[in-house]
Order: sequence, then C-alpha cells, then structure tokens
Amino acid sequence: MVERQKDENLSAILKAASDPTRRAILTLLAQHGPMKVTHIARQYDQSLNAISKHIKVLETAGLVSRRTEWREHLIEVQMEPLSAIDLWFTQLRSIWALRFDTLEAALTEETDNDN
Amino acid sequence: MVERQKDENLSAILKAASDPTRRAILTLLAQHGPMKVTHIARQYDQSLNAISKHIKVLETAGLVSRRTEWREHLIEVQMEPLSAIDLWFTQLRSIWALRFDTLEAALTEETDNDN
DNA sequence: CTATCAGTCAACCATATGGATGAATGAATG
DNA sequence: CATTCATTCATCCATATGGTTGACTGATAG
Repeated sequence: MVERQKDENLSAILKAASDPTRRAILTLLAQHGPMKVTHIARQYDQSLNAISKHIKVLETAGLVSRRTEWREHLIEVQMEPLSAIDLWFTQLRSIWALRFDTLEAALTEETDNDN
Repeated sequence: MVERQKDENLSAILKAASDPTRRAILTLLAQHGPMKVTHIARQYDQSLNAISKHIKVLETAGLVSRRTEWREHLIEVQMEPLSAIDLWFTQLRSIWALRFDTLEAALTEETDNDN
C-alpha cells in the first residue's frame, strides 16, 4: 500500500530535520532563497563535503530541490513535504482526543470497569 | 543560552519521532492510554529489551512519562513537547513567507524607481 | 525455599551517521 | 596547455543506533 511508503517518507523527513546543521540550512534557504552549495557551505565551519552530504540528505527527504546549472547547483527549500510532519502530529492528537471522548462517554455511562 | 537548550530538545524530539516503531508506540499510547512496558512490548515482535530502549529514548525526549508503581512502570504519552516541532515549522514557514514579502516589496520599489 | 514476574542493565554485533581528507570532472579562462 | 572553479565521489574514522541475548533485582505466590 501507499501507507508504508508514506511512513518511510515521514521517517526520512523527521530524521533529516533532526540534525541541527540541516535545520540551520533549511532556515538559511528559507530566508535567502535558492543558494549555491558553496555559498551555503561558507556559512558553517564544516567542510564543503560535509555540507554537500547534508544537502543530499535533505534532498532525498524532499526538503530541498536542486536546479543544476552546469557546475553550479542551486538549492532551494521545499516547504510542502514538511507538512507531512504536521499531518502526523494532527492525526496523533486526534487519536488522543478521541480517547478522551470515549473515556468521558464511558464514565457518564458508568457501566464497564475492567483493569 | 536557552536557545541552545531548545535546539537540542528539538533535535531529540525529532530524532525520537523519526523511528517507525517509536511512532507506533506513541500512537498505541495515544489510543490506549497509559500502558505497562510489557503490555506495549507484546504488541510488537521485538524483544522486551528493544521496546524498553525505545521507551527510554521517548522518555528522554519528553514524549512519554513514566509512573513507576513498584515493578510496574506505567508509560503515558505526552503530547505537549511535540508542539515544539509545530513551533519550529511555523517559524520556518514565517521566515519563508517574510522573504516573499520583502521580495515583493523590492520588486514594486524597483518598478517604481528604475528605468 | 524456590519459582515467577516486570523491568532494567550490561555486553555484544552489524549497520548508519557525521565528519574529514584527497581524488576526479570538465567547462572556462589565462 | 595549465589553472581555476563548483561539486560530487571514494575512503576512512569514530561514534551512535537498533537489535539481540543473558544476567540481576526484589516482592510475592506456591
């Protein structure tokens, strides 16, 4: 099913976002707009290669896109996939809320009790 | 500063949430309410120890709390810390939106002033 | 007294991750 | 032709992660 796929995507997105450097890159891109890899790398005191790898992780997760203009790669943040996190959170919260409704109903009915 | 602390928290939360098994545990707890470790473990075909470790990760991230009643540990989901993710996302999005405003402003100004 | 039970702790293992360094690529420029 | 430039690829390294199995703990049931 698509479910499994979605779950893997979500894992990738969350994992990609769980690194401080990568979050910083996303923020940077959000404020600066599309940037070259070198330009991004210059902002941090990590090697260009390290940044290049981080970008690839973000790209695999769909959090950034790459427009390659010969040797210059323009990296751009992609907000949309991040909403998968939002969706998951909302779902979880509604499951949680639902439980309270049921609990409340059970309490008012005062019928069952099995621990 | 507190900023650094918050950032580390966020990293921990996102990383904790990035594992499918751990997300499943959160969902389970959200619908069932507080559960014993053994009870949780019985739902998955991983060893009790593996689940115990997952729970500890969730606990460190603040995503679940533990009420120890002698040898029985009651694990309960904590929704509140998850909103840190929401907050981050919202901030990122607003930074992003801001850039568009500025860009738009710059463009209108440019058309006013130039040529 | 011994077995049982709920959990953690302690090793151990394979693989993933984040980082560094040193190629290699291939157009453009001198 | 040699250099420069922007990036990735290939290694290599240390540490983190997810999992397993096997003690250990300490009250209670038999």
